[in-house]
Amino acid sequence: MTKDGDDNRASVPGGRGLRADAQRNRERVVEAAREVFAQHGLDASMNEIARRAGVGIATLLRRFPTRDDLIAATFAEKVRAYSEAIDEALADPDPWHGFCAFIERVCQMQADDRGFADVLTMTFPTAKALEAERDRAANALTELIEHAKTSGRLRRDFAHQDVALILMANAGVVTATRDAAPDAWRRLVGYLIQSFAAEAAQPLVDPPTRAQMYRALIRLPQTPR
Amino acid sequence: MTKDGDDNRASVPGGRGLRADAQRNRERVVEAAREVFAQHGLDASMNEIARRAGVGIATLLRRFPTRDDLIAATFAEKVRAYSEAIDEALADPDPWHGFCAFIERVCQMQADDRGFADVLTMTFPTAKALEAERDRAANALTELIEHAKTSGRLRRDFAHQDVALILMANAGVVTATRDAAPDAWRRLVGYLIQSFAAEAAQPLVDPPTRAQMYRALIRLPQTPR
DNA sequence: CATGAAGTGGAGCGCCTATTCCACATAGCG
DNA sequence: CGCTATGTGGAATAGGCGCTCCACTTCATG
Repeated sequence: MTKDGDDNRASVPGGRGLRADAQRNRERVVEAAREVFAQHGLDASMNEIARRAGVGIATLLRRFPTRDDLIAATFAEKVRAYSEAIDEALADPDPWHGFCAFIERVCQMQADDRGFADVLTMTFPTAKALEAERDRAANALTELIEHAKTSGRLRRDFAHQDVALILMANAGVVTATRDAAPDAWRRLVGYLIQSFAAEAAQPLVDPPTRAQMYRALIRLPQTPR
Repeated sequence: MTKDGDDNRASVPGGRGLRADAQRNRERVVEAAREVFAQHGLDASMNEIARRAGVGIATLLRRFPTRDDLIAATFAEKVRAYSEAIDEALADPDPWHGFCAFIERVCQMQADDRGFADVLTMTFPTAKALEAERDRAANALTELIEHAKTSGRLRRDFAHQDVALILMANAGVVTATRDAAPDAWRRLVGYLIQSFAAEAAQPLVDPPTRAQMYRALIRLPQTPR
């Protein structure tokens, strides 16, 4: 399962170059973090993650000095999957179908992973790799939207920022209903997609600017006191 | 501004029957709670509320033994305003216009008050008065929806539960964008309302059941570990 | 205006975080 | 095999929270 061929010593982000046992521990931590973040969200206790991983807190903290470091390592894969979902949508011969399928898919990902739902609605300026992938995804997304508009099925006033809006709205529904009504979000997304169809388009207030949305995404994980 | 005429001694929920100074302190606490909850949400620190009110923690805790008690006292007025907004919507000669205006108004209330946004997306079984008013509101809401459907403008498959869904979605947008893009929620609500129009109606997945939504509303303020 | 009831605030407790530090263990090279 | 850089875990620290307890203050009544 290890995808890195070279194992020369160097502090590469991925953790290559660690002593074999340290490398093993690192992976156990990330694995534990995946579970715990998925269940409890990004503000889960570091202690619990260490406990679940079967390592001391010090070990966790040494490998991931800040929470953001751990988050970045934990969700790198999923952010990649997110980004690939856009590529797949772009490959769909029917751009509108691709667009709708993408929206549903990413909302499903939010529903499945509480931590990931948060990751999608914030940025982590310190986590370079994560943000790079996100930028890549953002560009592909712009293209996807453009295609869907050109096909005539997506309303022309749909804005890139609206996608972030969907994710935030979906996150709200998902966090509230995860236990009691795990499919409730489908209803919301169903409504939204219908209103994105060009046929249904009625005048709308302007979207928030991109700059505004970007700033909205930088709020801290646990909203500040 | 005091709306209670009698001041006989009795432990009435409102706090009538307290010694004059105690009554004064009680009001300062509620006032402080209003501000702090609005800014920081329902899981704000009790200490901070006491500090802001200029009273000791003990005083706060004696008057409001549980957080829910304080929440109930703090938001009683706003829940009443919410319930009255439905009545006003019902009084609108154009039921569809009344319905839309109501949705926008309550979402605006969420945008204005972070604590209230939470109050609308949970129930407080212990806070009888609050819940009674909510039940009253729920009934009026059913009626409003029925009128709007009868007028032919609201799609027939719109469910009572969808309103809660809107509030949850809006809460998600509002908590994420409050600082950076305070009007972003209008865009979401704009989309949603368009999809509620009968003309635009396309088949939709079933809504969550009422029982499901009710259970979703009972989750704890700070989602449990 | 005196007195007892009512009300007060802060110190203290227990529990939970995150973060630092250091004596000890071990992988893996020579 | 033996030695050392590398890595480890838990104790210790510091700070936050809700909540309790009690010596003190203040109200308002006769």
